[in-house]
Amino acid sequence: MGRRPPCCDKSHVKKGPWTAEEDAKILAYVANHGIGNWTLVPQKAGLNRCGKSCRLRWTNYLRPDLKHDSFTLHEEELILRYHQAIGSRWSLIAKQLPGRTDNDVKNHWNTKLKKKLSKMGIDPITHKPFGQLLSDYGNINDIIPQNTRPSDQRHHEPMDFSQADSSLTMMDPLQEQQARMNLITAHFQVINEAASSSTSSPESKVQVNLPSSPFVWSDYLVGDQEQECTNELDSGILPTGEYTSTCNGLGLDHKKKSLDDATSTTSASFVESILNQDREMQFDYPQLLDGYSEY
DNA sequence: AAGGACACCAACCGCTGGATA
DNA sequence: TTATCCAGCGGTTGGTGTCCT
Repeated sequence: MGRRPPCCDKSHVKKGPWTAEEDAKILAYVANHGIGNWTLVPQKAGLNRCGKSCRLRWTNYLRPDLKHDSFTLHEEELILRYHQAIGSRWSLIAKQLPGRTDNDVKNHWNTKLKKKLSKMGIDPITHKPFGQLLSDYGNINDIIPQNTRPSDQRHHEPMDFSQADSSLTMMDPLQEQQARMNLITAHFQVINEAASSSTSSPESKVQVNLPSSPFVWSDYLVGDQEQECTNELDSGILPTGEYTSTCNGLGLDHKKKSLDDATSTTSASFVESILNQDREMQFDYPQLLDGYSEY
C-alpha cells in the first residue's frame, strides 16, 4: 500500500491576492503545458502557491473563456429560474451560463439577486412570497408529525427546531429521530409546494414576473438594463420556450405527484426520497446534467 | 475630511466522492 | 483492502472600494 506525497507544504505557501506576475506565470504555464495535474503547477510554474489555489485562480479568473463584465438580465433570469428549480447547485447553474463560474453565480446571487428578491417580499430560498410562507408554516403545525415529505435537505436552509425541541425531549432517541425527520420533510413540503404553486396550464408561457408574485421581476433585475429587459421580452429573446419546459411547473406537477406518492408510503425512507427527487430532477432537467458523464 | 456602514468579490475553508499508491 | 490524496463543490471570510453621515 503506497502513499503519495502531499501536494504542498501548507504552512509555507503564499496566500491572499494574486499578483499580475503570478497570473502571468499561470497563464504561461497553461499556454505551454495545458491543464493537467494542478499539484505540479506551482513547482513547474515557479509559484509559491498551493496547487489548489492555482486551480481556483485559473478556473475563477484566468480562464480565457470567462466573462468579466456584469451579469445581463438574461443571465439573471436563468439564475433565478434554475435556483428556483434546483436550489444552490451553483456549478450546475453556471454550466448554463457560458463564461460564468460557479463562484461568479454564487457571488451574484448572494450579493444581488437574493436581496432583490427579499425586497420584493419573496423568500429567496423558497421563491415564495413571505406572507404565503408564513401561512404555510402555520399549516405545518397542524400536520406535524403525521405527514411526511421528501426533499433535498442539502440545498435549503436548515429548519429551525427550536420550537419543536421541547416536545422532542420527551421522546426516546428513535422517536425523536423520527420526529425530526418528519419535521424536516414537512418543511420541504412547503418548499416544494412553493415551487409547484408556480405551475400553470401546459400551454401557457412562463412570464418573467415571479410565480404567485404581484411584482414584476424584470423591474428589479439589473436596474440599468430595464429597457433592455423590455426589449428582450418584446422580441422574445428570452428563452420563454425553454422556461416553458422548465418552469411550467418546472416539471413540478410531475414532481409533486411523485412526492405525494412517496409520502403516502410511510415506509419510504428519507434518503430514498431524496434520491428519488434527484432522479426526478435528472428527468426534468437532463440538460443540467449533460456533461457529468464527461468527468 | 474622517470614519463608519455597506457592497462586492476574490480567495479560502471544509466536505465529499473518486482515484491512487 | 486501505489510507491518503486530489478535484470539485458550496459555504464563508476578509480585503477593498464606495457611499453616507
